[in-house]
Amino acid sequence: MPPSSRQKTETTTAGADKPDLQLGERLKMVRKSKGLSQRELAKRSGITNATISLIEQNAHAPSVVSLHKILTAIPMSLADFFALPVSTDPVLFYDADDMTAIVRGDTDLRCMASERPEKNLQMFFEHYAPGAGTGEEMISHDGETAAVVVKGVVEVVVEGERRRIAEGGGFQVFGPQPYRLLNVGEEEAIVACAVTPPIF
Amino acid sequence: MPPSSRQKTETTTAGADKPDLQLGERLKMVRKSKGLSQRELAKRSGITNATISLIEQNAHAPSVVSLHKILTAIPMSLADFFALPVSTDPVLFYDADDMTAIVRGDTDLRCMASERPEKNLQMFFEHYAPGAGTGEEMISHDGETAAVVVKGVVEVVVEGERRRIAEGGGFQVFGPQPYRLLNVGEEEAIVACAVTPPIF
DNA sequence: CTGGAGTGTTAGGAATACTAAACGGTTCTT
DNA sequence: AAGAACCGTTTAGTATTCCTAACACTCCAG
Repeated sequence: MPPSSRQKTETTTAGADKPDLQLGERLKMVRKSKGLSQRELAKRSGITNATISLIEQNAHAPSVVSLHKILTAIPMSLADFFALPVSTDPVLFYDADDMTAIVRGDTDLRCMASERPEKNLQMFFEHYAPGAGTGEEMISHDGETAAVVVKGVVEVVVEGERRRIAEGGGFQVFGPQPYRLLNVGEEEAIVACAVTPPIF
Repeated sequence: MPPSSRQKTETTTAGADKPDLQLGERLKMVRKSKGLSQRELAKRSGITNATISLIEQNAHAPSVVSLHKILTAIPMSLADFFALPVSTDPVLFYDADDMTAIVRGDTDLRCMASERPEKNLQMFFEHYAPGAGTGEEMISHDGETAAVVVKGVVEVVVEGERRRIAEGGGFQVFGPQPYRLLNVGEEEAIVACAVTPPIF
């Protein structure tokens, strides 16, 4: 399931000399993924920024309640926090099967790095059956989108404008403008779509 | 998905005065589910039994590393620990859809309380298509099994003995003797099977 | 009854997580 | 430049956790 990486397994069964929970890495990751500074998170959680700094450096092993307070301000559950795959690899490789699949009716979205919340960019590989699309309601998020039509013909509706885009074409949305996409061709449409910041 | 219960939701989003992580309940639950005493767990984890006692009484909020050491000796991951649904309800009710389903080929096992690791008894509701069974290899576990055939005819092999059991009949295994079950009838067979200690 | 081995639960010191306040750094504004 | 506003880091002192050691209890053997 996880992509190929050089990450070592974390689940130890017994007798770990150095626990190496990577608490610091985990916290730093989730904090940055929310765009929070240590001080901002400190203010929200009631824990001082000094403590947060030390935790992130693995200089202190926080108590569970402190960690809970911090995560509550994120917000994130303890279970999710410890379930996070902490990989510091700056690059990951994905086979087709490694992609996280989101199947919704006749559309098949596959995306990478859904397990890396600190990412700033998310890439989708989308397959639309004839007549399928992003659904009735428009898609909108605070960020930017760029897409290339790899195969087929799709219709994109943005800001009241309706455009047909064929193989090799694409579109880019520079703000939170809602948009909609529909496969108007006779064959399957394939779209490569990039989004920042990530939505999954 | 979860069964009907009177349990309150645990995921707080912000500003919890009393965290109420139910750390003590959680730890006590998992410890007892493994049949360990505080002292035994202390010896394995390197944490003293005094600390474990205080944690279970919620008198101390342990550090993450301490909790990790304890859980490592269980063994259990931190993620699983905090993902545990801590329900102190002494009784839970399950609709058919609430049961955890284990589908393996033509056999359909449904069991209750898979989310309650402290249980001592597990009940299965098993559906076998004609010709289906528990598989080639014998089933064996340290415990006891009792089953009633609700519908159809099954063949049970225990200790070299081969017996046909029809509707209304049953069998009971009093030790770790491996056994095997097969639906030899023309119709679907339904078996209600109880196991102690639980295997899921 | 008495000792022994088991259970879980409390007391005082040693270790350390946490806070408050300072320090060094960058990036703007004035 | 100076100053403000932000960032992350580090240092004393307080408030915890944690450990060692005892306590109280049950069960079973002798």
